Amino acid sequence: MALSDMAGHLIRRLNQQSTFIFTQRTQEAGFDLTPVQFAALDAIYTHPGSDQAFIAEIIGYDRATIGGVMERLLKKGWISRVVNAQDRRSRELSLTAKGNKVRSALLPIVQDLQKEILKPLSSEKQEALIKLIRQVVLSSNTSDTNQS
Amino acid sequence: MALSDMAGHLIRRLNQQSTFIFTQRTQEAGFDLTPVQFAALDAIYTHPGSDQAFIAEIIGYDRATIGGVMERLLKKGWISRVVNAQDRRSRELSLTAKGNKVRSALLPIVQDLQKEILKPLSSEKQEALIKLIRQVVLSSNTSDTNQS
DNA sequence: AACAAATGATAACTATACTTACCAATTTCT
DNA sequence: AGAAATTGGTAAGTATAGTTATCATTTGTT
Repeated sequence: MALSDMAGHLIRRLNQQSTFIFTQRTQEAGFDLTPVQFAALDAIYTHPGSDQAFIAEIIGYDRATIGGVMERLLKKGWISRVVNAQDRRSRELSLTAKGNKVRSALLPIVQDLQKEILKPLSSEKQEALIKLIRQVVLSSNTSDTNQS
Repeated sequence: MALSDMAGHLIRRLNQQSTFIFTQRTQEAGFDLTPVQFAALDAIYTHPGSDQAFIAEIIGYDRATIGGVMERLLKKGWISRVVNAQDRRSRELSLTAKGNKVRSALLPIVQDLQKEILKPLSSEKQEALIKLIRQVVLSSNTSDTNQS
């Protein structure tokens, strides 16, 4: 089997292309952020007051990496980080007014660019691909041995 | 649309899982390398005497990133890098005997682990997924607007 | 109450992955 | 032949993405 036909290699290339389109489209719209920063922003919007560990878990992230992401979001003034009164180890995350505005402005752009990532496929095939990937990602989370 | 249903986010998570399985399985076999290092090793094996820019192009890589990868492969003694006599800007890459041995030993392991990446899917669905991803990756290369 | 275990977060380290800028060598153009 | 453009490669900088180690705080056990 050739390298170019291996799942892992194809997945890496697909991710490269996907990231590229994200960066391109959001920059065109006047924003400067990475896919992970948007994911974090959205997760904090959906779960305000959560701590870093929980946000990391939601978006499938390492605890060590999320710290740096949060720092960059803080520096941009998009989130606030307050030490929890009950548990002084943890920090409660929430969006600032500015962060909320940025997320709202970005949402339609990000949703739009999803189609572009899979542009070479018909909408039926796009749906099929997303469904298959979701199945892999979700069932690997629960780490069972089911096949379907 | 929720973040967890967006193509870009799913692709990123899939790539994370894929990389994790690669690292795990190759480490169990006693090797210490990254997916990209294997891709480079394989590309040099297939195209001995090529320069860095060409190897980068084959595996879908940035010119700036490939330099670091090559340095690590050099340090491991798996490749050799010789200045081209005709064009003294470029360096000809080839596998050392050790590099050849490592690649041969790794190949069946890497091929095996591909199935594991897509383990949650039946073999038919695995094939379908790979076919769809390949279509996206390849036609984005040629950057046309075809849909099929 | 005292000690052990678990948890939230950071620090240090390594390896992608990209950008821009730059250097050196080679081609191309005129 | 000489200037301009191209090409191969590196350097510096930023941002993931992970590992292991460490610290502080909290929780659980006895």
